[in-house]
Amino acid sequence: MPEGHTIHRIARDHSKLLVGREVAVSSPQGRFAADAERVDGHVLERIEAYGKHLFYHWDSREIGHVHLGLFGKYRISRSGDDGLPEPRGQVRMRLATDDVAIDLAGPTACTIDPPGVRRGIIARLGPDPLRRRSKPDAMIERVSRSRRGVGDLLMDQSVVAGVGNVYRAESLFVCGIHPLRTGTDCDPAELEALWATISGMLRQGVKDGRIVTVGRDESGVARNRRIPRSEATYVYKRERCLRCGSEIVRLDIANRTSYHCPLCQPR
DNA sequence: CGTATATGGATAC
DNA sequence: TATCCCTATACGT
Repeated sequence: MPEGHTIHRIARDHSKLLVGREVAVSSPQGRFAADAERVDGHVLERIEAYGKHLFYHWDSREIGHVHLGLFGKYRISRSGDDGLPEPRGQVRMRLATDDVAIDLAGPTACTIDPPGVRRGIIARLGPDPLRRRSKPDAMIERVSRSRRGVGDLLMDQSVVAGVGNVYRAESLFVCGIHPLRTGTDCDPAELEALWATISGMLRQGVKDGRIVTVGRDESGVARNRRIPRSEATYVYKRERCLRCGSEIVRLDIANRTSYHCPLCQPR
C-alpha cells in the first residue's frame, strides 16, 4: 500500500530497529546479491524518506535506494528459539540483526549506489509535504502554469512527491476540484488549500498506518476508532459518493483510474 | 486451479 | 499512448 505516508512510516519504524547497528544484508532471491555484498555487515546510519523513495545511508558512504512501486512490500519477523525465520516468497533484500529480519519483496527499485544517484533522484522530485520545512511554492507554480489537468499533475512526482492514486482522488474531492480542471484554471488560494489538504491527509496516514480520509473536515470523528475500508474514503473505489450518494465517475487519467463525484466536484 | 487486480513508474513509440 | 516489470492476495471455478 505504498503512497508517501507508507514510505515515511517505514523509514520511521525501520530506523528504530536498524539504525546505528551492523546489519547483515543479503538477497535470498538473488537479484540483489551483488549489491548486497557491498554493504553487508556495515553500520546503517540513517533511513531517509523522500516522496515514495527510501534511501539507506551506510557507513561505507554508499546509499541504498528502494522504490516499492505498486507491488513492493516489507515484512518484519522477529528472532525465535531457532533464530531468524527463513524468508517467505520472493525476497529481494533481507536486512537482519541478531533479533530482527526485514524482508523486501517486489520492489520496482532496489540498488546500492554512490551518493550522486540519490541527489539526482531528489532533484527530479517536487516538494514532499511530509518533509520538514517543505513549502508548496514549487507545486503551486508548476500547477498554475500548466494546461494539464489537476488529476494528471497530482500523480506527477516532479510536481508533488508522495501523492498516489488514493490521495489524488480524496484530496481533490475534499477541495471540490474536478480532476480534469486545468492547472491554469485553479487560483493560488485553491492550490494552497489543496496542499494543506494533501499534507494533512499524508500526516494522518503516517499516524494511522493506512489511508483514512473521511472525517478530516468534520468534527468529532475519533480517528483511532476502527473504520472499515468501505468507510475510509469519500470517492476512491466507491460506487457512490460517501457525502451525497451520487454515482462516482471513473476516468482514466495518467494511466490510472481516477474517481470523482460529479456533484461535489463540478467541472 | 486459474484469473483479475493493486496505493507506481520507466521506457519505447 | 502503449507496454512492460515486479509480487501477493482475493475471488471464481
